[in-house]
Amino acid sequence: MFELDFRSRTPIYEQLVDRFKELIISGVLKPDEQLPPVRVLAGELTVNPNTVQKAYRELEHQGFVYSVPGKGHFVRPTAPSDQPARLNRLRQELRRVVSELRYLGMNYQEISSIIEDQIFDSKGGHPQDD
Amino acid sequence: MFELDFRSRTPIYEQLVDRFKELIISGVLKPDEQLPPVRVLAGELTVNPNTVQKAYRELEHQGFVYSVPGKGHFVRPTAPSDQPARLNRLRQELRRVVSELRYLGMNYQEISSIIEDQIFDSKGGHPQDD
Amino acid sequence: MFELDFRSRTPIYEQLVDRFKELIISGVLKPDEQLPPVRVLAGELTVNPNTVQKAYRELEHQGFVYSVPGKGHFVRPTAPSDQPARLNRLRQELRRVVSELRYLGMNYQEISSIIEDQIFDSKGGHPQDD
Amino acid sequence: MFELDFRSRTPIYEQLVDRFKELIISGVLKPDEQLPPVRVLAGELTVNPNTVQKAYRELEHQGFVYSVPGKGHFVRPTAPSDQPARLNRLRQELRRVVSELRYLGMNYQEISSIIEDQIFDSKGGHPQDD
DNA sequence: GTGGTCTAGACCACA
DNA sequence: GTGGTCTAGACCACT
Repeated sequence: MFELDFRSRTPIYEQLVDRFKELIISGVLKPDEQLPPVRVLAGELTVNPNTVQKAYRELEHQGFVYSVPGKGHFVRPTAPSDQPARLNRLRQELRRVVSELRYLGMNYQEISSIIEDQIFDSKGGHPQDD
Repeated sequence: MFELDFRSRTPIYEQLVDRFKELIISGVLKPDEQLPPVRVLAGELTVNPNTVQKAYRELEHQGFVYSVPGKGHFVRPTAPSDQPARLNRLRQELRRVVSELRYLGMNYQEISSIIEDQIFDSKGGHPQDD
Repeated sequence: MFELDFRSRTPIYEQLVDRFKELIISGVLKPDEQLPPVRVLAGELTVNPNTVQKAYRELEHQGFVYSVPGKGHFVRPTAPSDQPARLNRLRQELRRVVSELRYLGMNYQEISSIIEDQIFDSKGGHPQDD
Repeated sequence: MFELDFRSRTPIYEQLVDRFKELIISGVLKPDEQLPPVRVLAGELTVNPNTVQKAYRELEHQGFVYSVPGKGHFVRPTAPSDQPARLNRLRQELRRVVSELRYLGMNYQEISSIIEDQIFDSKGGHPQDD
């Protein structure tokens, strides 16, 4: 379920954040569904509970989940919006990645197909307006 | 010219690496053009020369510049190629960014146009065959 | 264990890199085995931690080790491959060394036996198919 | 004749030393033949005379040429011998290079053929006892 | 004057 | 306690 790469130089908690974001975006985790309790998940992944805690806090900060004290963490039903700062950062990142891929020899065709695949896949979970 | 964010969690030397990669990819820095001397740039940015040195060394490792001791650092004329590992990492990153942009409400049209702009712009500097 | 030559013109960090490469190639350091922590090794060798850090970073760049922040540096289990540039450099170096040995009077027999020994020894650690 | 790589990180004077050693070993430069005068060579290569001077001094130090004050530098007719220190260093280097080539996937066959080619080529110039 | 190396010492992030 | 970053400042090699 969670394929953590302990060898990776990206911190564990960040891998968790990314993974959960994927699950939420793709619709595997439904709106208002509860995330695994911190201790449970920590136990299953054999990581420090603090690490999971930190991941959940970050998800909350980014607007993907909300927390109910004493209850747990839950998937926020509506996609976070009106986050111009984050959007700008992502736009910037998109430009950076594309231009570097381009520079390293990948052609427009390949880049486009990756993007289309990505969008197509995510459509299954969260249908969105286009 | 170089807008460093000293508060950012991404290291200064990495910000420098990213910025220089943009400048090289976009063709603002021409092949074999000299980069600012380590001490000079360090002075202008009010960072330690070691930090700039580290950035230049990283650029060298990634194949974007070459260094001639006693002379300076220069833009490598040919783009690095045959770097499957780096390509994979970038592909992965592309997927992540696209899916998150999608989730935050950006539609396919907008994403596509960003990519096309990016590819079009980069063509001015480093023409590439497709 | 580590015989550093502080008078040598080859930098300390590079001597460390070479030594570790030998240890990894010969199989003395097993896959996923941890390297000595930066500070510890620095202490034992009475060099600055930054110097060891630099060596480890270089080994990482060359694909011999991986680093997990907060955990340590570890031997990468799979040998780096697809590095045509490095292979060419080594081929060139091999030619240079052989021709100079030849000139200084060493005959074919001796050179061959060194090579066979070397290949035989390395087989013990990292078995390879031919 | 002299293909200097000003981009290389190996110093110019060292490239000169290596190149002259090749020429002497391969017999292109005959015993007692005069090397190009410092200023002439410097002019042709558009490098600083000091750089050529330094290369010649190094060649002298390594026993490949001798200098006649006021006359110039000449190829030493007999190969330098009884240099156990240098021999050991080269032996060591040979082992290092071979084991790394081996580790990077080159097989015994390829390595052997490189060595045989090298020895065969150098035979034309300086016939030696085997 | 250029890059390269090294030291000493500090602070932060992560587990 | 681990690696990672950064500063300040010194010294060397090369041109």
